[in-house]
Amino acid sequence: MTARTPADDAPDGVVHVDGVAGRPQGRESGREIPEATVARLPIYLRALTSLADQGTDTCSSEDLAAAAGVNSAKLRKDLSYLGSYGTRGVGYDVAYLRYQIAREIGLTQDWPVIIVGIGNLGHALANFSGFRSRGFSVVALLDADPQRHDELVAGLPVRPFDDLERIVAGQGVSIGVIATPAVAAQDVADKLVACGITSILNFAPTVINVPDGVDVRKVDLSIELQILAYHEQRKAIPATAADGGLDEEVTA
Amino acid sequence: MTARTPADDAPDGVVHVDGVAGRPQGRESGREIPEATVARLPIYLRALTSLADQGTDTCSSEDLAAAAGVNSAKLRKDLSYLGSYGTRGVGYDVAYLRYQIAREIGLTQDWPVIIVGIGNLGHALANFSGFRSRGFSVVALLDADPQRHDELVAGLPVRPFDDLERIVAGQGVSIGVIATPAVAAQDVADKLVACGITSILNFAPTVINVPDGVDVRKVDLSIELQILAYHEQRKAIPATAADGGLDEEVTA
DNA sequence: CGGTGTGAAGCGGTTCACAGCT
DNA sequence: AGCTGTGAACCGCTTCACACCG
Repeated sequence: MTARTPADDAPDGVVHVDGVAGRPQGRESGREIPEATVARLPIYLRALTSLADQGTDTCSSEDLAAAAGVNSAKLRKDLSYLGSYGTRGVGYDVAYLRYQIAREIGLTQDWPVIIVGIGNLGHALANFSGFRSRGFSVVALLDADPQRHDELVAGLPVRPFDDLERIVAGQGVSIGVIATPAVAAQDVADKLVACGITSILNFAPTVINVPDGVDVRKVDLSIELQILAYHEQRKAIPATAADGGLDEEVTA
Repeated sequence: MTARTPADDAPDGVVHVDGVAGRPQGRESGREIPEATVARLPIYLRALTSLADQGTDTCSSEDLAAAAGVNSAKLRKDLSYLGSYGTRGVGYDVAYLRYQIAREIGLTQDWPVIIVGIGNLGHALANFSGFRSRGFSVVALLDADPQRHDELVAGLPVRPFDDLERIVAGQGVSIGVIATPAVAAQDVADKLVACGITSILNFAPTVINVPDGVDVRKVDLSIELQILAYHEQRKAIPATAADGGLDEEVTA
């Protein structure tokens, strides 16, 4: 929840088990999963897919953690929020765990997505195969520029932005991607929200404001580079004021 | 530091002031800035640029926080790590603060960057104007596919991957962008590191391993969508097993 | 015995609330 | 009087270490 939602830490009150009591595994329906954990589930999913592809059918938390680039304690803690899907002394069944994570994220269904702003980046996103292969399908491309209309991009015609409402309603779209220039982003976001979109992935280099209940995630290319630059700059300083050590040559 | 660096929380030991004592403002050279703060500095920088463009020359922490999409307490705390660049009872001088942040991030110099993998995404990145305008210049485009060599993208010829070492050494490049397919990413990363690159921005949907001292940041498009899907799925559940409420229809 | 699942400790970041400067 | 700068409380995430189970 990027859009200010400290409100959803509502206590569950009586956690009513949603089936027969004494289930061996699985998680009660309403349990809260920490945001940091949610952000890693897709990584585990990918790692599991990779393991499955190379023929592994069982793995330890250590194995999976290595494949996902985290430490095993964190991995086990994360998985424990979903339920007990491992076997003590053995490990995890790759296919089974993979399914459970996919279900938790909501990838057992297909999510229709629209992309607004078909410039260089919009093109690349429309052609990105990783979306479709992970349960998302790009159902429409929109652009305000009439010159681009009906041009085919990744097999889809670019449509006028005014078609937004019809498309969203007709296809039941709840996720929108903004790949417009910064100046247009807030306006586009407002219209997406007005049409009923409740999740936005924003590539425009600007902060967008949305009402409560709408999630925004942003991907900002130049910010990532700036963060790297900060660290890079510090590396460049000969002996970064660390612990004494070699400051004999300071005056050299 | 994405690449496991709990090692760099080395204590500063004696913090030797780098000039005359009793400076009115400014920060001793070696002070640690929290990673979370570093990640927000580029946002503040952008907000300040935006304020400057619209003619504002002074702003309060409240104003700037609103423009950056954070709360003012966090903003003031963040800025306090840099030094005391505001005036109590007045606020911040936009141009001055902007310069100080830019200097802190290391944007007073220009950073040469190379992009490896000139597919759809690589194209978009090469053409992305936000890099150049923020102190980065793309100095070379590399691709393993001979068919693409010498093709002009954003005014630069695509060069064979084997030219890597010559380019990095010749241009003093320390930041590399990976926009290759996942299978190639680890191999490319290894070669970048071998040539002396110490910061990597990875767009390939895979975990890459690098030695200590090398920073990696990743941008993963489908992971962002998956995180949105998780929250979207939960919104869809009528009354998310919150506090009792309407579970009459459970058996319906 | 081996590896999962988890309470408890530790740590970093956020928020609060106010002292202190202009 | 107003707004910054900051100690202190608070909160959530990570790490540790081990009980527990197959």
